[in-house]
Amino acid sequence: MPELPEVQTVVSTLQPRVEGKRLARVDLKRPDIVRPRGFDLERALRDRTISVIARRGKRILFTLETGEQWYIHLGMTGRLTVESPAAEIAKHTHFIATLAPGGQELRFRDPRRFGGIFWIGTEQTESNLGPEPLGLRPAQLAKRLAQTRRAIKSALLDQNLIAGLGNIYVDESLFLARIHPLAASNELKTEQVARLNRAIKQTLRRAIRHRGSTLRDYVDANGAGGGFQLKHRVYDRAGEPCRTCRGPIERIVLGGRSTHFCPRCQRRAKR
DNA sequence: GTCCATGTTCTTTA
DNA sequence: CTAAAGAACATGGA
Repeated sequence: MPELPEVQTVVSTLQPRVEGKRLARVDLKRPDIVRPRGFDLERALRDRTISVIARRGKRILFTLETGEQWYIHLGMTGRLTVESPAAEIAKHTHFIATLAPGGQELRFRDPRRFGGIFWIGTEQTESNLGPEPLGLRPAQLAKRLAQTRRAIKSALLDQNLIAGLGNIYVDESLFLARIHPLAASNELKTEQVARLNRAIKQTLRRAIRHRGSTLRDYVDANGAGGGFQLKHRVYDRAGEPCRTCRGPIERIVLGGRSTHFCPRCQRRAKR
């Protein structure tokens, strides 16, 4: 569910309700979602105050008043919401923190458990996470894409190459840039990379404006779904007419992921 | 029962 | 050796 626009929306809706609040009670129902394994998260968070919530790639990064940091990754089905303590506790809720003042609860739910809670602490450990796509310059993107011969689709899914894109927004960005998903990353022309860089930013900005895409699980911190799924040009539209040329959208499997594109609008470079 | 799913990481293959 | 492809993880919905 969560790519950059969804994670950004969660962060934006979380900020006014959680920043400055103290974690008065912390109830970790599934210790195995915490990394490193065996880390005593309840003890580390109890009575701490959250000063800042931010997004880095698909991570929701929390900074405590102590300067210590930790983050939540939503995986595929994760939800991070602020709810009334009276609200029913949904199945697969793994973490509940009571916020003070106010008594509202910060809850993390993740049926598939591909997500998790990651303690960083205060160490300045190097992260391999790639640069943020918004604010990325074309020359920087070109340099990174030149380092691999993989299909551009696979390259853009690599969080170490560029952080925050997932299956939906890679397909949408490639369509907007009119680049075939199987095109070799290192063979893209300068002009194509420039177009791709613009397409990624435009796609992400539009998606954020529409509060993300809700296909199944995704909701923001207030429990509200997004609306960008209605604007998808190719994702999950196999067989439907291209919004540009009316030809049918094609679906292929690439790197184990379903990939959607318009074979007419996204021609492969002749070689 | 089958297939598929917004993600990441470990293993296998080339 | 490295890069890339494939499998695995866990649950639920169509």
